[in-house]
Amino acid sequence: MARLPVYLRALTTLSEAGTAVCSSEDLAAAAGVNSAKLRKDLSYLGSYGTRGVGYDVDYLRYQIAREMGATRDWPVVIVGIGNLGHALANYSGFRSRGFRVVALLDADDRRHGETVAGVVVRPFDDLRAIVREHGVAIGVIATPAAAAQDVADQMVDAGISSILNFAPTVLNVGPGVAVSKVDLSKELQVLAYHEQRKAHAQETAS
Amino acid sequence: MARLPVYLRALTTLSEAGTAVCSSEDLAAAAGVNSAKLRKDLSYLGSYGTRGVGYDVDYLRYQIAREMGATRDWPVVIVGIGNLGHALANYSGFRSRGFRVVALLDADDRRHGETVAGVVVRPFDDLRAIVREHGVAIGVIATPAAAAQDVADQMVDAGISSILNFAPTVLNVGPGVAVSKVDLSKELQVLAYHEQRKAHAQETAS
DNA sequence: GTGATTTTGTTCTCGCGTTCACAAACTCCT
DNA sequence: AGGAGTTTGTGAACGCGAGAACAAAATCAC
Repeated sequence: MARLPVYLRALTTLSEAGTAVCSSEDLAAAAGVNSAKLRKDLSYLGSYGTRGVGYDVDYLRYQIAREMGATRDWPVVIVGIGNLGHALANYSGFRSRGFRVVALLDADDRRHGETVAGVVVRPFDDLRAIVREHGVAIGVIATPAAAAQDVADQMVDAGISSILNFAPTVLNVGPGVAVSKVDLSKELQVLAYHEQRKAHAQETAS
Repeated sequence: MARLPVYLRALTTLSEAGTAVCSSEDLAAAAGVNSAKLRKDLSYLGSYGTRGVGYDVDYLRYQIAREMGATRDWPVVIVGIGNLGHALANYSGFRSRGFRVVALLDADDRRHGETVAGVVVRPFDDLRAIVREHGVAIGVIATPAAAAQDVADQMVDAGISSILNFAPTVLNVGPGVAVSKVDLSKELQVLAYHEQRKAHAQETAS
């Protein structure tokens, strides 16, 4: 489920606050969801709670982390070291959640050799070798839209089976490859849409 | 609707490719959705297509842009100039979609005066004055999680009614304020979850 | 001008996810 | 030990969005 990371984060926050046991109500409030939904999600993983008591924070945290594969280290490749790729390489949230950036790749040979966040930028052609060497399963695309599809194809060809795409394009990949898309400006546009609606509503109301 | 930006982007791509008229099938394929869904979404805005012909690309593009409020300029404030804030300030996708970064704010006074993407970093306390001066309705939070709620409160207090939150926290805001959340590592975690499932499935199959 | 064809706009049905509500189970107090 | 009070886990109803299917409308061929 897509909400597991949210629960995990909420549990970590609770744990750091010194909470040992929490009810589904508490955790649901911290995660921003309905408590029934939370209980159903958790029951899908197994019965890790105790009726009349609640959930052991650390125990549940470990169970969710295990289910999500967050107990192991995931090597990750980032392709495209522009502004976004730079920020992603430096983003501490990846490392703290078990993701290790093993390589930064860029097609522009003027960037090769440059060190970003302790990792050297290498040519895009090294992709296959890096994937094989580190057993990389997850790739991040932070290139311009025009290059994204080609990068994705070569990633799949090299053996990568999960892609996180920041380029504003729809990627066509074969079955068995998971693609997740994040579009930074889309979110802003949705907000602008709501603002527009609000403004329009006020206008017509007057 | 949240899919409007996707349609707009697909239309822009089609327009740049020289397409003057397109069917719902074409546009749906470009946007990566079902054609019936697309037609239903568009019909919600009005009847901008011609039966037997399709949609005029530029006309539809303008109509969607107008509906979304993308025809006007939206002033935006970014709070928190770390790695992420830096990348966001430099991100060209904002400017090209009608968003203008009018101010960069940070609580750390060592950053004040620094210029990022042509905009000077200013103290967080200037928020209220900036919002009033530029008529800012949209704020972006790129601070650490611990500071996010406080920043959000002050944003709302200053008159901002839409917040894009990159900090990994659930924000509590009053009614009438729209919050959109982007969690970069959450997406990676979802992908890792699927990888984990795949690996586990293979294991049990053997 | 009339029929064939294409494509939109809309209605209807289906399925999934969310939420409510309650029984089972555990703890605590007396 | 037994009852009162909590809290989980789950069965059932509700609602919403997605996709299929069809009617209305416009173009094209003859």
